[in-house]
Amino acid sequence: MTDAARIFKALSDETRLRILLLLFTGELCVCEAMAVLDLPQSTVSRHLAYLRNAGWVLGRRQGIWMYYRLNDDGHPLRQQLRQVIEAHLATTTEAQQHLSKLKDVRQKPC
Amino acid sequence: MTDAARIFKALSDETRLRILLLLFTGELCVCEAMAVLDLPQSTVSRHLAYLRNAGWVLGRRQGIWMYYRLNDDGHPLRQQLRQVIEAHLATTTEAQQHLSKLKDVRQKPC
DNA sequence: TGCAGGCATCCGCCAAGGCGGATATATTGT
DNA sequence: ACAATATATCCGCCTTGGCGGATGCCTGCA
Repeated sequence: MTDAARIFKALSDETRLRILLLLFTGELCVCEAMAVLDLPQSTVSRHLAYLRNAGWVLGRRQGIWMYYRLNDDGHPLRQQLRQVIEAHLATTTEAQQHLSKLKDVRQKPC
Repeated sequence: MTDAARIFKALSDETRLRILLLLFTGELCVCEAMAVLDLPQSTVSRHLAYLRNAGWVLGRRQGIWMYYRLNDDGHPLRQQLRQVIEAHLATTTEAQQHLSKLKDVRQKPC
């Protein structure tokens, strides 16, 4: 029960939901998220750390960059929640805009 | 997106999850929740108000009692989340204990 | 009309957590 | 060794929200 509350708490912030929607499509580094969401670096980094502590994501350092990805082998509750979130939020125009902006951002290096 | 965050936020507290699990089985008044969860009246009432503001439940006054029930005709996200919560939490021994205690509580009047 | 029971809300207190600028750390290239 | 870049963490500030006792409101009954 405590686990569940912690898992849901990670979803209780708009910015984190946005970040998760990006991560549903694959790995992401902090600077990409900054560019897409137009947020300062400390804010993005803090939310990613929160998602990591809640078990939602894993980090991997590659050179200068930290790449974050979904923690797929985790709690079954998270897996089902991912489905629900994708079904209800990924089709949003806002989410679509973020994804297309992510494509743009990837064109040019960080 | 703001809606979604608010809906998840309501699930980010253990007590509220417990209350929702009780409500999944039907209407409930404050005094019943107090007895089952062994919490002071102000705490239960506050969490129910929170759930109401988040759109999760509806209240109905009948005489002295306030009966709360799930808001089933609401946001589709809530409906799917209910399924997920039931699947992952309703089978918990803790949830079972609360439900059996609820039966006991209903035997004697408030 | 007055009392009792059920509930909502207020209160003070405190911890969690959001923000963004500033600073520290780590890695890479020169 | 040093500079540059990406990231993590620290900082002060402020809002949200948890708690439970106290208080006030509403309803039904005598």
